[in-house]
Amino acid sequence: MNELPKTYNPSDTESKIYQQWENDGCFRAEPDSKKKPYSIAMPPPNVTGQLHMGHAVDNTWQDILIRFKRMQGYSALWIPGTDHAAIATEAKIVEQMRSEGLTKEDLGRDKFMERAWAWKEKFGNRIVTQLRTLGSSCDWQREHFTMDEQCSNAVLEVFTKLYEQKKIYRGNRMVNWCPKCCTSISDAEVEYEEQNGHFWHILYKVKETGEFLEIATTRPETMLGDTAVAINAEDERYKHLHGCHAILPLINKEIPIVCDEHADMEKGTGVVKITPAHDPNDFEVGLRHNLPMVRCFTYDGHMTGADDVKAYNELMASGHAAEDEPEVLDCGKYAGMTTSEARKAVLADLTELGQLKETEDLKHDVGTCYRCHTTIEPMISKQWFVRMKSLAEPAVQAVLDGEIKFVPERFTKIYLNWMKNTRDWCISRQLWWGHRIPAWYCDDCGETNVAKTAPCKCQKCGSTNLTQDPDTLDTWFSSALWPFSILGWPDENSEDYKYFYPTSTLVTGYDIIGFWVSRMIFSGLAYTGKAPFNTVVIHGIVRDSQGRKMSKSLGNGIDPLEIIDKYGADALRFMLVQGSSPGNDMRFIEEKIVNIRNFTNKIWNASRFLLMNMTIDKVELPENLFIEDKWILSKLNNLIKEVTYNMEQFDMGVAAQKIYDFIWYSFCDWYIELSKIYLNGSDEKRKKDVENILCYVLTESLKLLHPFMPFITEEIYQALPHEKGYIMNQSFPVYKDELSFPEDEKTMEKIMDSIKAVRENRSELKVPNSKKAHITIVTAVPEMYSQAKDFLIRLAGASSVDVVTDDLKDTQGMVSIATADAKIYMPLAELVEVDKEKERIKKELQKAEKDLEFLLNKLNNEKFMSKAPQKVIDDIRSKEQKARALIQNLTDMYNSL
RNA sequence: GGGGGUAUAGCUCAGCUGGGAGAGCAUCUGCCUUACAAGCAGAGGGUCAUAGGUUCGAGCCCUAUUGUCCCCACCA
Repeated sequence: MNELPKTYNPSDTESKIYQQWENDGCFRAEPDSKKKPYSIAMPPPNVTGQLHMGHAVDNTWQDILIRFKRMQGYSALWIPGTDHAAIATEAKIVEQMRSEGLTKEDLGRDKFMERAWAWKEKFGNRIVTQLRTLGSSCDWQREHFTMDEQCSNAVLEVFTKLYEQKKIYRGNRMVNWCPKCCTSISDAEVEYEEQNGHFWHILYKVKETGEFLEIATTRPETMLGDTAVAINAEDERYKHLHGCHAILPLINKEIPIVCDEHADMEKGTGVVKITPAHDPNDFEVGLRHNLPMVRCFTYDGHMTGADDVKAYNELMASGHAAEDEPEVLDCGKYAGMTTSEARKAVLADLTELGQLKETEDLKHDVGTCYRCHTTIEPMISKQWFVRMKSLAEPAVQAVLDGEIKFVPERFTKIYLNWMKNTRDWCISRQLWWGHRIPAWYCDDCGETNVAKTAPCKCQKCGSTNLTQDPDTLDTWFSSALWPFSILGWPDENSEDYKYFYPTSTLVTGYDIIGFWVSRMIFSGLAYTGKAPFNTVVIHGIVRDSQGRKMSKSLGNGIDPLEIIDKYGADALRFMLVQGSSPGNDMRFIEEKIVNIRNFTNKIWNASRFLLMNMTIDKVELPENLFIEDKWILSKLNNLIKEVTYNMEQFDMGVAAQKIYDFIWYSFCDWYIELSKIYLNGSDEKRKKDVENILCYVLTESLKLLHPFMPFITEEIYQALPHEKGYIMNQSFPVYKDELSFPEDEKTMEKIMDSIKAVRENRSELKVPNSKKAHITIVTAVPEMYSQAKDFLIRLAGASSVDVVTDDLKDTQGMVSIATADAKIYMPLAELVEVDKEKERIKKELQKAEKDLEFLLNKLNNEKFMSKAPQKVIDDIRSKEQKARALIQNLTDMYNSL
């Protein structure tokens, strides 16, 4: 590090350092009875995904926490892993196959799975490599995958257990069906998008009276599956129709008119068509009135036809069909059309019949698939469900009891709202990539056999003709078990599980509270008896510079890897937390990261400066401390206290900002500058002392900064005199009483004020830096300013300094500067005009008097004096003293001119 | 239809438990002062959305209003 370049180049060091850490097992954590456990389960990214800004924020937060806790002496374990991401991955593979002209069915299940695993092997490493470039200090030896053996075991355990407890069931129910992905999805996976649609008013003839009922619908193609028309029992307009029938147009089918609360008298005409097989509300109505359920869509988004009816009939004839199997309609001329084609055709035919009364424009929310954004078709379909009620209750309670805490707290409400309103969870997916449902159906008696491994014979009839359920489980089913499955559960005696579970902190974005956080909570409580983590830290999402969500379709995504390449991982990490607060979104602004890059460079150069002057090989704080030493050490000490507190409160942004300010504005701008006095001086003892202090302060600052900027801090630490080992394994700095010097801090700040005042005046008068001036300080506390002579020479353009107690007799041609404790004079006759000088001092005087007035107002306020805390009053008093002294000094100066 | 976030300097945002408003960028001025021009020293710039309230004291707490963003909800 002797011939360091002037600018820090992160790409040279980052990969090298990461390699060293990993090779030396620095990320490894073991159960250790001498230490307290701290653990984080990484939200597993999609196995074939690529690192994006969301991952970057998420993992930066986690790495900061884990490094912080590790340095604090915890046995800190961060378990990484990846998620099989069923729909997303399967869609990619299917797409790849399509380019080869193949379909899933062409390949068959086994061959498809081979391909899928190959795909996983090929791309699965990409994301974990990318996580490394970010500096993530996770224990890679414990890396997991949601479909690995350990996680799959947990899935089987939970499924079979829930089945035994009857908390899982299979049935024909209304589900959200994605016709493109050809699978059911859960309620949580439906995204509503506002779309421009229409309201079509269709006329249904009443058989008994011959009148026409006007019925509005947004989905006319579903009318083929109508099995009733509903009116409200209270509706006076239709009382005469109770018990009557309507004739379904197009297919001239007679359907009953039923009275149901679902028909809202206030809305539209008060008459609703009922399609139990294709609408969630109508499904409920159908159950209440025991209406037939007639399915008229195929599962791939077409109208049903003769073939579908034939298949239905065969199923019914087999004797194994469920009682609630919905009927299938032959849609006749519409059969085989896509639903949107059918819509057009139906509308055209209705128009021709004169039964389409009106078409109205309408904006409404349409459910779409969260993966492919295809419009969701509600369908009756036979699926597996988890009964949520009994699982949700403890999950609500645990949060209400404070067993699990959300940061920021407001997300508690969002969570509770989700958990309280959740409906049964549809967990089966018509996909192949995932955990196959461990249920085998008996071909002979129809019995469902649920077991962890394939049973040899039917438990009911003993038949060996068993067929496994073709479906797989929702990805989130395995994710829900993540915090304990990766620690060895269901083996409750596993060392990791015993020591590290429950995990400590979960870090994630607010967008998956419903998908994931809630499900982990109820799962953890139900299966392990414990909340899976005690704190949930929610961060916002990173938006583009215009505040838009980053998305593929907008093409406004910013690749974290490119940013790392350009500015370094440290800069990216720091930028992602500094100036942001938990739960709030942030914008990615390039200028901001440039600033942080400059900050890394600042640190680099400060270190370079130290090393250039370094003659010591170990650091020891000297006995004899000067005022500026005490100042910087005391400031550092306070910083340690505050940063620790902020980090424990998860206020990483505040902590980062404080470290930044200290390093740049206290250490670099002041202490290093002052140290040059001694480093260039002749006092060898003092020189060594200052080297020690410089090195001490820098090292401690680096430790504070390390969780945020792991690479540069390690790189510099290695070059500085240090104990053996890595900075990442050092203890986090702690507050030390013996390094607290509040009085000296104040004194030093007074001296600094005088320096600033001189600089300010020189700057206003445009005195060039090269022009030095003799400075005379008139003060009642000469011993204080005597220590500052060299400071003024170094930092305030002084050629020499006199400190005196008696006022100058003649201040002609002098620039006069006042602070509360001193009058400072600089002979700069050629630059000074008496009038202007008087004017300037007068202005300052007025300002000081206004200040005093403000303070006196408070001190004269009896209520303030009686109610304000003593500390505040003392503070105001001392400010009053200061203001009075300043006014006195200014007045003296004014008068002497 | 419910719920929540947010509103602070020209721009992007901090402001921790209420005690005389901060940073970065941008602008202006002066400096290549031997760690750093990715830098140094200074300056200008804010009735902290509006109206009430609580308090000795409000950017912060309460109420209402407005703008904006998000989440949830079966609206045919």
